[in-house]
Amino acid sequence: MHGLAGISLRDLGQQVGLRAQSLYSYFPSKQAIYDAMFRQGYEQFIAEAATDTPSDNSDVRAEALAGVLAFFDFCTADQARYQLLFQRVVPDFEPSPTSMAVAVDAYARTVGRLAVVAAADQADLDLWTAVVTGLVDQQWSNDPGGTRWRDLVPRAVDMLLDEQRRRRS
Amino acid sequence: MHGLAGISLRDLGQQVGLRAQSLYSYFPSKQAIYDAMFRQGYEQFIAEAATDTPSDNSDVRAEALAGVLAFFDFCTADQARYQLLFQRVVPDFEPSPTSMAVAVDAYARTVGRLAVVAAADQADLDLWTAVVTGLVDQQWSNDPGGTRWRDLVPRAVDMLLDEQRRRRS
DNA sequence: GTCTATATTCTGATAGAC
DNA sequence: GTCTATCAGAATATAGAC
Repeated sequence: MHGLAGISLRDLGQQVGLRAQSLYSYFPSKQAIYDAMFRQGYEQFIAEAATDTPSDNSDVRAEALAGVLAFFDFCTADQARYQLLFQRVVPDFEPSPTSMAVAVDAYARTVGRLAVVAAADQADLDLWTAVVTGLVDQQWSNDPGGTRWRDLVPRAVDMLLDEQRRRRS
Repeated sequence: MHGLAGISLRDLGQQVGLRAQSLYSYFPSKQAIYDAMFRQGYEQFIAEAATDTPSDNSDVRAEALAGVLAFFDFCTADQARYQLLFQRVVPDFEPSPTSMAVAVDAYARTVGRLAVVAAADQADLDLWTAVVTGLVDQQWSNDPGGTRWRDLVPRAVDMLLDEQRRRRS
């Protein structure tokens, strides 16, 4: 299977050079492993966003484009991570409150950044997330490793910015 | 598990009032069941698209909106079908040539309809598919059964049409 | 701290009674 | 045509040797 949902503890142990049973010295259950990966993924996301160029509002378009491209590349760098963090394909996995807090924090930071350059209300934001994750999903589904949908990111950002500018006037 | 990937033959048999073993009177393997569902799904898709109002080009915007809404509702009506037809979450499933031909036919029809009202080249089409499937995915992931992203479809269609009109001038 | 051995449960699939 | 009985393998997880 391609994707995170079909990875067994045997597979996972093999990738780290251990037998499946040895993983229980580090985690009490498979769900706990998912939870640690979930939390670590959002911590990576926050850490990576922090290295982006700070906002000085000089060029809204360039800033939005850079932010979306960074997010796109983060999502397409690791399919298992993307599925765990942003899709819902892992069987019966529910993040712990601690890990969920990290995810909420990451989401709030992203919303805050996007509010500066573009999105005003929840509907605006929902449209942005749909377009950007739609591009990511198509890239994974139909051209993994390529740039067919990544190349459309500038067009999509312009489209979204134009739509919102037109909407305010 | 939510979704198609985790459904066993026992689950599937129970939903149709049979034991898992009895399914083998109708299908030689689980993959064959997936294949039949895949083909039937695309046949439903083609049949439903055929009932839509024919294109007379009188109102491009209304026509595009109706088409996208119909597609959106088709995708959000049945999660298992959506995952099987448009996502890639089923373990090791590869459609048979016969079923794949139905899918290719359905795709060609959709492209043909969209070409009339909007998309001109492959990149245009890719942008449409990314936006529409992005809306569907967000609806399933974050508001299943609701209309939070469905309500954004008119905005998205206008946005795409405007972007393409502006691009041609 | 990692291993072997094992328990338990679930999976897809087959054989054969009726 | 659907059932019961059963198989072989893989899944998560535990116990205990070293």
